[in-house]
Amino acid sequence: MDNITIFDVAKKAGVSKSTVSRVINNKKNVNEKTRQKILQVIDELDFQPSNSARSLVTKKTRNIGLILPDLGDCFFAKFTKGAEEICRSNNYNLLMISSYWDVKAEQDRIDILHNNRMDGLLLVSGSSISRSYINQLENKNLPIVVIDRLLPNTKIPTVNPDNFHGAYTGLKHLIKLGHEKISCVQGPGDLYSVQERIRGYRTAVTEKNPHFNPQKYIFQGQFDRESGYKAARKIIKTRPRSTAVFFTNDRMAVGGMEAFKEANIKIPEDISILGCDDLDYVSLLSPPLTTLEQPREKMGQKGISILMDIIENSRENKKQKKEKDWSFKFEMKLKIRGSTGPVPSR
Amino acid sequence: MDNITIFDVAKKAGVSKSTVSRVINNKKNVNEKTRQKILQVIDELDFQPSNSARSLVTKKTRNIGLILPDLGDCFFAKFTKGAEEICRSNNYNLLMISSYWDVKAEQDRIDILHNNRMDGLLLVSGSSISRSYINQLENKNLPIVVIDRLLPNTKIPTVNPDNFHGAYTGLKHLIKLGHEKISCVQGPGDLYSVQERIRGYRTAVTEKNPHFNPQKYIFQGQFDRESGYKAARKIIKTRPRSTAVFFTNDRMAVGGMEAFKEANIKIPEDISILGCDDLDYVSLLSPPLTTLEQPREKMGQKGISILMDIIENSRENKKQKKEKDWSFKFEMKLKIRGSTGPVPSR
DNA sequence: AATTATCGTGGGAGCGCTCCCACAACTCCT
DNA sequence: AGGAGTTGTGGGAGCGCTCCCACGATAATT
Repeated sequence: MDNITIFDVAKKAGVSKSTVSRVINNKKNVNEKTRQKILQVIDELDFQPSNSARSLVTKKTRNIGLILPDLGDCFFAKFTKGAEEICRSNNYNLLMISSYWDVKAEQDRIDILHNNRMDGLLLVSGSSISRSYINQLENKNLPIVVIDRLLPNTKIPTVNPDNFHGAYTGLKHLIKLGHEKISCVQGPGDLYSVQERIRGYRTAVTEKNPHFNPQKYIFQGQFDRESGYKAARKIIKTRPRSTAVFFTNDRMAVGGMEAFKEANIKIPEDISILGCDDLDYVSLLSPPLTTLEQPREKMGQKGISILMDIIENSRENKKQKKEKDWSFKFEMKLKIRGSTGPVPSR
Repeated sequence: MDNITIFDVAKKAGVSKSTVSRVINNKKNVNEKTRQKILQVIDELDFQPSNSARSLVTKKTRNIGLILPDLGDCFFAKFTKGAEEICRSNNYNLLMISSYWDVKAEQDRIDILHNNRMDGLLLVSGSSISRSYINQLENKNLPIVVIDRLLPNTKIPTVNPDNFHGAYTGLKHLIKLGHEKISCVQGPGDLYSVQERIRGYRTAVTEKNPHFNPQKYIFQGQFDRESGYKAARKIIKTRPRSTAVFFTNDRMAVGGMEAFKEANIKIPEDISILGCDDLDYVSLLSPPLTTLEQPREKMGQKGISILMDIIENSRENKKQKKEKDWSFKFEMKLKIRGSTGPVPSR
């Protein structure tokens, strides 16, 4: 069946395997006529060079690994999509694997993929990354790009949304609507993205109003719906109650909205809600959620592009190894929808 | 760096590469002491056998390809997740690729993966599959399992939800609530799943009421939100208006709900809505959507399990090649939520 | 005209493994 | 005691490719 090898092509075309190899690898020093002839034979025989044999000698597999916390999660699916697109157009394969939010599992997965001789890894980490972990990654001698995390003092490229400016912009919108007592529900505090969003919040709310103490208005959440609901319950009990809440992700915002509805607090008449992420469906809620869009698909694309650059680059000129500082930020766009409105006139 | 080969292990352990090979492949006829010694050396050297070299001789890559219409779509992400789980636990890698709902692209992708020497393919097809296409698949000499499509007269295993009984059950629920004039919004008519759901609808609504003419109550949709909205607009104009609508997927149901809300028709007081699929978020809508759950994650798992069976089986005994009829149906569970209620008392 | 560079090509080694066969050393029957 | 099995081991071929080197034929340079 699939036994047509470079040899069969060579024989049928009346040349040596070396010449065929030159043709399939687009090398020069091949007579144009010979090239055409070989191309024709390749087509006739439907010849496909064996990846295994190729990789065995070149040490390149043209496989990229993608690790993310949960393949089934809509939030991550967008990264996946963007990543796959770029891989496909560069003739790379994309291999995916879930880490289930577990640092240990994540490291296992990295090893698995490394052992499977991936050419590079795109890591969407489910947790904060420790210094020792970073070192480990750096020592693997394997191109890695990390999405949605900040890695201080490292040459590992990262791709992030501009969480600070995003949050800042969102908060400015609320402030412009007249809100002053704005609460904030934060996610897991060890996450870089959360820290930046909180910083954006703090900066915006204290800018014109230095007497405002954000500390009193920050509530703890865990990025899931349940914790958003609970935080909202707390906010409801707090006096004086806020007129707006910034949830540091959409999932919590959804939980929060449920709590407010339950308590018969009208959105946005009594309270404005600002989310973050722009999940697929939040525009379908009632009211549709105002939120900050994270360009996840583009981030996935960018991650792979960087990886390609590194791989191709190290292939070309191993000597110079110009380790650029590759660290990208993507703008978060404010999507104004129905969940935010003017501050209630008391 | 990664240059430790089976030879290095052999040398350090004082045996031949053959013996090491036997150990890493769990073959018998190896002295227990030698095995232990080799295992220890493997560990010390952190030796990982090269997949490329292995595949080159065994013709097996331990890679499975997954083709689906859109990696970024929540609906499909669940299949992905289930598939990856089983692959992982069997030490197979999962390679994913989007076909973007295009039959031509789908076939291209199949070729790509075939050429990349996948051991098997899981295909979540974005469209109906023609006879010639099926023949093509069968001739590829490549284990393939198809999800969410019926392939008549073929040995290609399929995994499907039980669309007929699902729809039937859902409709029975509406009927029990007193509804008689129940409309139905169908999706692309060439899809097997749609045909079955419609069949379930027809069976249920005519069972006790032979005078009911379902044909007048079936509206065309395209599985997207927009077409659900449009279909609902038509239903609103129709006299006498239905008291319940079965949308053959959730996306259309969402669009429909928007149209009804806009027209000030209350759900479920004035009209009951039944969806199909149970997308992640439909329980968050107002009111939460009653729908039929499709166990997509389990279907993904099952698909891969079948694939594993076929692969392992053809590996073991090529002679008998017992082509079982592998065709699985999964129950669709009715999720009763807020969008369905008793028929309005006029 | 003699030397050197360039082009087009073939041959061979080697990538790291698996798998078949050979062979020695035992054990076990009759 | 002698043939037949069993167990443990090593050696060699070969999987399908790439890449280096050699070599003849032209073309360009002095």
